[in-house]
Amino acid sequence: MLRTALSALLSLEDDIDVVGSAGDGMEGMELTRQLKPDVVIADIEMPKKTGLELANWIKDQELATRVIIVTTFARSGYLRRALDAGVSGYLLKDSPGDVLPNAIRTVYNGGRTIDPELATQAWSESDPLTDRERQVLRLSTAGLTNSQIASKLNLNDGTVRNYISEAISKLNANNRIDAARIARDKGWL
Amino acid sequence: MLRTALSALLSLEDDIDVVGSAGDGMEGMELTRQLKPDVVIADIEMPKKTGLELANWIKDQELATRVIIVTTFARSGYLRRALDAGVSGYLLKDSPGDVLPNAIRTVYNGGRTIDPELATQAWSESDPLTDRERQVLRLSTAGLTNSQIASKLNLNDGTVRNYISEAISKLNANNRIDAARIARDKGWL
DNA sequence: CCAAAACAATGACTTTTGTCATGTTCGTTG
DNA sequence: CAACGAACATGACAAAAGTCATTGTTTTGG
Repeated sequence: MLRTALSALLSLEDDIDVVGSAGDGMEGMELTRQLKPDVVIADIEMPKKTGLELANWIKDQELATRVIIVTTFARSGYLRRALDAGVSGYLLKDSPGDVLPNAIRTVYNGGRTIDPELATQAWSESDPLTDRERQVLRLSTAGLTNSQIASKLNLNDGTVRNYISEAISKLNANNRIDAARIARDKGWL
Repeated sequence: MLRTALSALLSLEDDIDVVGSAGDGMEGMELTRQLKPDVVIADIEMPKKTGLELANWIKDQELATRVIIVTTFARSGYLRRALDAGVSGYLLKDSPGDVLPNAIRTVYNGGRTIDPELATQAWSESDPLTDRERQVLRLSTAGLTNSQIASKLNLNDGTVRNYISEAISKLNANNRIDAARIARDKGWL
């Protein structure tokens, strides 16, 4: 529905043509290859392939297509990963209606458009967690106990405790719940 | 942005007129009073006033205006509360693009449109939590400890433990995290 | 009005978490 | 090769979380 609505919005601009529309990331890749559009608008969290995977694929293929991410998530971690994937724009869905058409024009002319709020905070903090810490923290948010996590990862009960403890102190959190919340908010999970 | 896009989409239909557009729930109430539209489209989670509050207000004012909720959240609890608030439609944002215009027509003619998937599951389960249990659970997701929650609510430490314990057992959860997750998924939080 | 619920508290008890110190192994990098 | 940091493990201890039984006081619906 949103995709259709966004298409409708962009069709109203007479210097912008909507050449295609895809239901998931995989379709997005197919269509991009076939249509070679000037600009691709993608969300991050999509079925099949994420917007970040799509952007990386476009970068690897060395296509002239530029990518603008339009998403709900104001997470600096996402923005960072998006920039690593070579995207030209990163906008939030709750920005005003005229932002997207203007962003498309800017990007088409070789510029960049990053949501100003995010741009500032993104450069400051980076993910302090190791892979294991992240993994354990993610499982703990599903409501698993230490020993359940341990057996799922073939680890020792105490090892899991150590990782969670490390994560809690790295993130200045009160407990695992708090740690998971903080990490999620920053887009590190 | 989404609001603008949705307006654009609906403008393309020639039997539908978009008479107004509001940035938050409060504005939505103002505009509804002024314009007395046939149908109001609202999200649930909005700044200032939620879509449910808006729907309730419209019901209380005994306006002829019908309400369609369009939201991301496939939670049976939300649907239930929406129906209590007398809404005529409940759609998910990820349904196909032509669903909304059709829903508007149906609702305008006195009908109802509820997302079929949700409609089935909604009637089965109802929220077993009491107000206090819900409240305590909500605070625990912010990473607060029992005693922090207790002092915030002017309750005893053990009382908070009891409520959480009750919630955990009512929801068949492993622990508070699990309980909060389950409740959130059902829209009970 | 009466009976259920909801709300609130206490105490005793078990289990789970969280912290710390300490040690091993194994890649990476200077 | 030595140093380093990651991953993994143990054990011991303190602090929270979770369970249960019991006992009251308010609300509230039939």
